[in-house]
Amino acid sequence: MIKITFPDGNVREFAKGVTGLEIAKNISDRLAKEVLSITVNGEVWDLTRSINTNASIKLHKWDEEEAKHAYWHSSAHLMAEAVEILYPGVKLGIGPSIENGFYYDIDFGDYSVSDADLPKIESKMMEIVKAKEEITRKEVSKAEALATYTKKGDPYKVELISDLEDGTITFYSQGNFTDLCRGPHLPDTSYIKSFKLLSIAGAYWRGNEKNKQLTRIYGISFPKKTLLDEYLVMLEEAKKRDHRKVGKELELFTFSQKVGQGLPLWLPKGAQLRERLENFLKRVQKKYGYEQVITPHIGQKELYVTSGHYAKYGKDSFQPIHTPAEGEEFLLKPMNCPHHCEIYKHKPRSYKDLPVRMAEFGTVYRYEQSGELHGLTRVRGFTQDDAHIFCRPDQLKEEFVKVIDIVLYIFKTLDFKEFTAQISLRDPNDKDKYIGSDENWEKAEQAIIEAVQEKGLQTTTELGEAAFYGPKLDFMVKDAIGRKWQLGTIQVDYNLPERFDLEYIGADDKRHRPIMIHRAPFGSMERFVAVLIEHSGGRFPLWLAPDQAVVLPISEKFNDYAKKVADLLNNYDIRTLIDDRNEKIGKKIRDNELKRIPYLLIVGEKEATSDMVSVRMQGEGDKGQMKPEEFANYINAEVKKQIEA
RNA sequence: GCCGAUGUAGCUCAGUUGGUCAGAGCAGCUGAUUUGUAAUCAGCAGGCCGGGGGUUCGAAUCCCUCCAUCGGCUCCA
Repeated sequence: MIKITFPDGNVREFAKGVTGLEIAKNISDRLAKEVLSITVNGEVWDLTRSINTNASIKLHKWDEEEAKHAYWHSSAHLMAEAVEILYPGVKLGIGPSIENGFYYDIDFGDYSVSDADLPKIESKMMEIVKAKEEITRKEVSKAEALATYTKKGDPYKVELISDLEDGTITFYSQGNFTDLCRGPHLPDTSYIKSFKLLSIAGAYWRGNEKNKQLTRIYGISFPKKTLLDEYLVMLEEAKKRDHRKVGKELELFTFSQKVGQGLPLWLPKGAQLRERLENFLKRVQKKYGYEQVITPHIGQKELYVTSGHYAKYGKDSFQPIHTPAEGEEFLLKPMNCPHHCEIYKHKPRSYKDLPVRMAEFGTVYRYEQSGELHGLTRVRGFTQDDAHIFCRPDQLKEEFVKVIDIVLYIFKTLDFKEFTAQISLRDPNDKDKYIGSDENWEKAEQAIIEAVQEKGLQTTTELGEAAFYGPKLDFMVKDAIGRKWQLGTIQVDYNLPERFDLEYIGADDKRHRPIMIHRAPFGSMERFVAVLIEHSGGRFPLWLAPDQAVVLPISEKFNDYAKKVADLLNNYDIRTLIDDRNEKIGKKIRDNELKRIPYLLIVGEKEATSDMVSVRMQGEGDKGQMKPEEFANYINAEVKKQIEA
């Protein structure tokens, strides 16, 4: 007998070799039906794997990650089995579970596969589900594993196995399908009730573009059809918030093939929105002691040779601009920092002058790969809410912390609750990718870690994600369909001050090197607005909305009164339009609701005679009547509340 | 850049196997209506069917190529 300890501390005895499924059944049949995986002494196992020693366990149902991952992992195998049957001779890469669903990377050889094949694969998967194939685990030696896949002729699995330690290798089988896999998996294929293959895409083997590109099929599965339906509806809903769609509907921005791909054109409403965000940040930064500067869009090539950007990105950038003068070359600026370094240098600096905080909404141009461009989130010309802080070593942490404060304040004001903070450090195994001394890197990384600890900020740490000149703290937010985008960024840089030979005179009357902090709380105006659109679905907070109110006369007879109301409100600095089209009120309401204007003010006979407006709030309907002045005061109070939040 | 898909009026989309297939709704313009909380009615105008080649008696439709967009991969100073 062995002792099994449950999460609540209860201990019960079972026969040696008992499985998770048997334990669940012992508790209740219902639990046995719902349980999907089990944690045994901290490791997630298959429900059918025998437990041979005393153990602490926890059974996992669908609502837990451990269950979902087993479920989706088995779904990936299910798909792979179907693919092997339908396309004999294909070679399998990897097929993991992911945050939402699963994928499998497959080398289809000579088959040409497209979305049109997905339904066929789905039907075959359904057959396998109905066949209720048992999923079994087998431990194999490395030699045995290698032999199996060498014989099968699957170079990808052979490569994977070569990197594994002997004694840790397992195969999972179902029907005639066997896969190298760590597991865990579901007991049999019939567990996978409802699934859909979502998309097909190329993916380089092991994520390296020098390797062969395999075909990746993404899918999702659920234990109930209703869950799948809900998920698909949710995806559809999310697509409605896509900033590219909303941006077009609300006339915020556009692109022109003639101007060039990845070069956004801000339409009047979008420009207003962006300007408001910029002014907001300028006000905040002023409080924090920043000074605005302005620099040109180009700079001599030599500037970027000095900064190191040319060596790193020169070949893959917009190429230099030549002038009639022999040998003269300018680059579109990909960064503002070199220009700012030159501003720093324009006069001698004393330790008493530091920190110098230089801010600029600087437009930069980067030649992003064409396949990378994506609405406003990834573009070739964009404006950073950039600033560079030049400080003494003893000021570094405090300055860093203050920048975190700005970022958090902005996120709070804009109601971004779900963001993640990521510390990006360099990859210690690949130091050639970076410039600067080990000592400086260590100091910089330490400064970030300490600042984050001081703020008690929840962070993740990624090795190898640092910029080539320094480590950074990034703030990431998800878009409507769950893709992560980096917004705010704070970077410590010991490198540029050295390259530009920046100095200050210390209290000791000696020359010292300042440290630079690069920071952009929004990241770029383009990307920030994109994410803001997706979070709000275009229903911007009152203080940001391009138009805050629209007056809707019931008929043309009341256009004069409507005009009077609109003028009054505009005098109160409330951005007010009139919809005096010759249309019925229902139509005007509908159209202006679709434009996401926060307040609709309806005026007709009743209002005109009593000097009132009927207030209708976006999405919430009729709010009753009030005096125009009363409405104006209410709106202004709301706006004030929002910005001071 | 790579893999796959898509590209028809400002927008959203129809156009069966190549042969009145250049269409609809919305938006726009004109007129009628003068309207009470999410679409009033009628008329008009609007497209080199992404660009360029080709196959064919004939191409929005088939083929090639380029461009752009979308989903991923890679990249992201």
